[in-house]
Amino acid sequence: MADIARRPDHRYGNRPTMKDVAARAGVGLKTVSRVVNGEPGVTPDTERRVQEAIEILGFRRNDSARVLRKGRTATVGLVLEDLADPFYGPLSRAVEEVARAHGALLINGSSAEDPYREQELALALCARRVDGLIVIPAGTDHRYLEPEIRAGVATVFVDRPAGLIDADAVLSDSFGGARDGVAHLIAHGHRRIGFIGDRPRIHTASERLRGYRAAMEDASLPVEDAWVSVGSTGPERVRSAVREMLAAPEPVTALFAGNNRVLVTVVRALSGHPRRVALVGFDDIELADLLGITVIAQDAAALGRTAAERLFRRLDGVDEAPERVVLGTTLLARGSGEIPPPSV
Amino acid sequence: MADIARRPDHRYGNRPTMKDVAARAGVGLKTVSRVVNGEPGVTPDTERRVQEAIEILGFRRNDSARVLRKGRTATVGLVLEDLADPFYGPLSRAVEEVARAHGALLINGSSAEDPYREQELALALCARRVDGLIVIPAGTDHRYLEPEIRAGVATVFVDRPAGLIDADAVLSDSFGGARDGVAHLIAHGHRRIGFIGDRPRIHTASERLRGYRAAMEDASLPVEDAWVSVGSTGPERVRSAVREMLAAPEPVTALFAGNNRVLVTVVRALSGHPRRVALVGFDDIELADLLGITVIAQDAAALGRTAAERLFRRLDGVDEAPERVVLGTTLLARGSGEIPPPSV
DNA sequence: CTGAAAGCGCTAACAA
DNA sequence: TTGTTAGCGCTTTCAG
Repeated sequence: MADIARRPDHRYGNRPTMKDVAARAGVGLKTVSRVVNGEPGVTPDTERRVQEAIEILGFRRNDSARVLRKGRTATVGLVLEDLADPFYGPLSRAVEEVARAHGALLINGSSAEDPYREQELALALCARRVDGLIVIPAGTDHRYLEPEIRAGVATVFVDRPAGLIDADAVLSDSFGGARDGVAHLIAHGHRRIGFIGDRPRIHTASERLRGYRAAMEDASLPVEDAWVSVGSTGPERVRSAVREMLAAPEPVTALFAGNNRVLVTVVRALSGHPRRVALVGFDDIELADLLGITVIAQDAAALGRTAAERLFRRLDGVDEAPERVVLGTTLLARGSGEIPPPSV
Repeated sequence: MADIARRPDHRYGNRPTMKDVAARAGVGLKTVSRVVNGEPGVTPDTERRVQEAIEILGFRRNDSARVLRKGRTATVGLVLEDLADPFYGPLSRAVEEVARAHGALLINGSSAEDPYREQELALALCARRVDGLIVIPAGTDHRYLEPEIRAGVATVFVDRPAGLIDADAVLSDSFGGARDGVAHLIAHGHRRIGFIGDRPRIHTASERLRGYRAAMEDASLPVEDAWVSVGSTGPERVRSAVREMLAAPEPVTALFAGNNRVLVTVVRALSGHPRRVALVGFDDIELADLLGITVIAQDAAALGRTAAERLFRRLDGVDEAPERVVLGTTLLARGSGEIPPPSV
């Protein structure tokens, strides 16, 4: 164990290089390169010899070196919030499929909703010279990406817009979706409607709150402070918000849940409640159909696909001004949103 | 557009290099390298000059070149089946967290349950010289990875074991979990129990079927062919399996669902059924608690974490024989598994 | 059709 | 404390 371990020139666990293959096959280095890359201009016989040497040596091209030379990595980076969130899984997968169609691989990481971590990750990806970057922002200031974008890293924001820089963004219509959902409750007779959402510094969260207020205002309904609760999506916080809204002297008769995590907790909280409370949630969740939960659904996969396609269009050299694409949402009426208020 | 686009020597979108920084700061190349890497032996004053130049030029180290030199990429690859599957999200996230703790990034891709795609992906990751590879196998022959492993790519299989090679694997106890679940149904009086699972070439699927048979045999119960249905997890196939099992002259009184996707479809199918049919599923799913669905839960995050920790232990030079780690499952009784058979 | 030489941007090893 | 030189493994260029 003492001296055997020291083999400083055997990196990558001692892998053969093109040079080794060339030596073994008795050809020049460039010929090996040609064969490996399927370039024309090699005799079938020579090619066979090279292939044999590759086989025997177990050669596999070192893409790090290739990248260094070619300047393109055929890799895109995806910075998202939490890979474990069921909303981001399909989004990520959609990005991956588009990348695959373009021969690129995907490096992804989670920011955990921490702006610092988002930046750290995005810059680490840039240091690896990803060709492009898709970012679901955690922070609200993306000026740190300006040098990178200027240097040629194609960048598309998705789910939430970039902060303080002009860049492509693909979003769902959070405002319109929330407004529609709340209007739906109003149409079913509700006048006191509670809103439970995520922290307002998150763009989608504040947009949905704005949609809620707009729908109330459109119907000339007041909004009392006690009906709005925003903050962490942790179960404790959401549970207590539900409890308080329902325990008030004039309790809300309907609730709007601002995202998938809030919705899950609200559903749990309401399941133990004696009175039937109407509910509409933003984001569809699995089995919501069986539970009869009315939701505003957004298409996570379409979000990812659209963003990725835009990214690769940029990488193909299309040079338009940054644009904001907004995808529509769908109201899925399944029962919970159609429960009338008790008084009616 | 004609000649402007041709700037062959301006790669990476024309980014400054250490050489540029050195020139600007009036120092040597190596000094810049020292500053960038936080190595000692640089005067505060020199350091400041270099930092300034870095700032002005918008320099960011090119990790591709660094990797080529150092031989380690600080990247691990994860080949999974489908990033959009809610089972793999938490697994992937857990791997990511461990990688992050070790300063590594994660490249991941989905095989879509296609062995060829798995191989293609795994080898592409090897070509990029990932330090390690975590694979959820789609195929059953992993000899193609032998040269890579021999060349030093640390490799850990997770969720399913490797085929035809000796390698680390971290698995859930599919056999024991399924046996427990079926035994649970038997304990509640069922004698005719149906099993609906995934394609048997998938290791977990065949193990779960084996667990089902073992439980039946332990209770000296026969298993009729019509009670076992394996194949694609597509909704149509699963729906028709449910329909047939319940339409038989002597219908099953309970069902065991072999994985999360099967379970979801079975729940939907049963929700429209007049008779109450007992049900236990493998894998917990969101909101299953509210629907009262009894499941055998496995810990996807623990699976990912354990595999990743093992991987990094290998990368730290630990050299033990390949090992198989099996994590236990938990039966969560919520109602559907405790429904008695009609006759009782 | 084939190969030798230069160099991508960085770090290791050694000088100064 | 600082700089110079040689390469990492590949592709590009250009000459045979």
